[in-house]
Amino acid sequence: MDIKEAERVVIAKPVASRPTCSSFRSFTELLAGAIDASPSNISSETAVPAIRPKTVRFKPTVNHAVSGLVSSQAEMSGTAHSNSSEKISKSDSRASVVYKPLAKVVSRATVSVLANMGNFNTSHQSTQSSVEAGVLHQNQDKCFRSQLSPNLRHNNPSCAETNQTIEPLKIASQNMEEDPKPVQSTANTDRPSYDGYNWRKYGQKQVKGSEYPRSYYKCTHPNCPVKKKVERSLDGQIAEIVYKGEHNHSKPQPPKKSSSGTQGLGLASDGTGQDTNNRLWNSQLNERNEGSEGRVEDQNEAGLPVHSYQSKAPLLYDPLASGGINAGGGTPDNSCGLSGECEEGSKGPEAEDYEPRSKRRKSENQSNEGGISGEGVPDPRVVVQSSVDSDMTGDGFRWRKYGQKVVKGNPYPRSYYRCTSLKCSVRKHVERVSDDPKAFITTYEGKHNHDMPLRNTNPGASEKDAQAPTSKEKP
DNA sequence: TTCATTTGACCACTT
DNA sequence: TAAGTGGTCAAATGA
Repeated sequence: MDIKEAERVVIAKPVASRPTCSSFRSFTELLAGAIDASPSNISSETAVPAIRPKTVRFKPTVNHAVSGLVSSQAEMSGTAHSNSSEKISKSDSRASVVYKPLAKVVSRATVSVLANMGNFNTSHQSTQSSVEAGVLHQNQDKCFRSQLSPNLRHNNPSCAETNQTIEPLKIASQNMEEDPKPVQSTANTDRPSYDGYNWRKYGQKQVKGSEYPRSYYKCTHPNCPVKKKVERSLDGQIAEIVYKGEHNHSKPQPPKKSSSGTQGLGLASDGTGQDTNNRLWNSQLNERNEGSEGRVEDQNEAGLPVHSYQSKAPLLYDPLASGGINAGGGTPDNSCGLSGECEEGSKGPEAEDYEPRSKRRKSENQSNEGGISGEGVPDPRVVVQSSVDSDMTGDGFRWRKYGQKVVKGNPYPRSYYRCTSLKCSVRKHVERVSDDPKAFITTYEGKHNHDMPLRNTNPGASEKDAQAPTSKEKP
């Protein structure tokens, strides 16, 4: 094992993904640099004490996967390393070192910049994560840089959306996802993720075809049915994050970061700012609460699908190629992220108290089935519809129903659909989750290996059966 | 003592 | 219908 690990380290070492931007500075550094370099308004601001990564010990998690992560992370961060990591490879000390970006006080400008990035990150989390791992690399550099540019803000949607995730995101995500411990040491062990929610790992498994284990996380909020699974690519980067379910609560109040609180999160995004978080968190909730706008907004939160469906961002899917992140998401969800509209609308933070973990398990389990109901129950139809490319199915793809079955724990039958595209193995199933016929959970599985069908192709034909009427097309 | 993580086992779904 | 795979549970472990 060790050997293997070592190998991985080596392999990962190239961390080619790092934006070639320039040197091998850490993201934070780059960011800082960008900010500094950025336009007067920003630069003028207090010389931001650049957010510098502080070294945080990476707790030696026994898990082999971690080791992989460590290496990758280290690489990613390209910075120092922790003691624990020593074992990984002394020679490769650099790689093994893990720096956790701890946020420091920064100017507003910085915050806003980061926030934006964070938004992207969070908002497209699922997409991003997937994307980042695979598709984006090539473009990362370009976009990445552009992102850092002054106009970063929403100007460069294409890049921003698609690429934001890039390195920074990776780092952030990794930290968040795989670096649970260091992240937060609060009494409540819930670990906030860059997506704004707290997750607890409840399982890990080696999946076929993947060198790295897949980790399963549950939202720690009581009764929140949302789960996510994190997969890693060969290089140890987060290759894919799949969210399942819909949060029935608002994002936990992000810690006041005004001071140095952020650091705890260790997220790039976090650090970036509450601003981001708040918005994101809130926005999500809002959307959710409002119930409706649909998927468009979903991903805002990093993948938090507003709708209780499982969204998986296809790695292989090339958003760019397909003309947009939307496609990239593979699922409609992403749409929002793309538009960036998701961020909007935020209701005041809704503070929610967390139940002690101990109780969570059961509640979660129980809630899984029906937890979605209630406020959070999304209208499936909406879900399908609102996506940007809602032509065919609302999610942009065409589906054919191939089965229906009553699954345990749900009195309502589940309908299974598969993408009608040849060679495409993507499937989804839709099931009711409550008496409300509109309360569905749509779960997507697999990755589309093709672009969305052209719009003119009879939309909805197959989809219709699949779900509700869609056809809300965008002008 | 508490709680998160790990991990083997079980269950459900897909083929 | 059986086998394979994925997802979840929950006891054990460690911090």
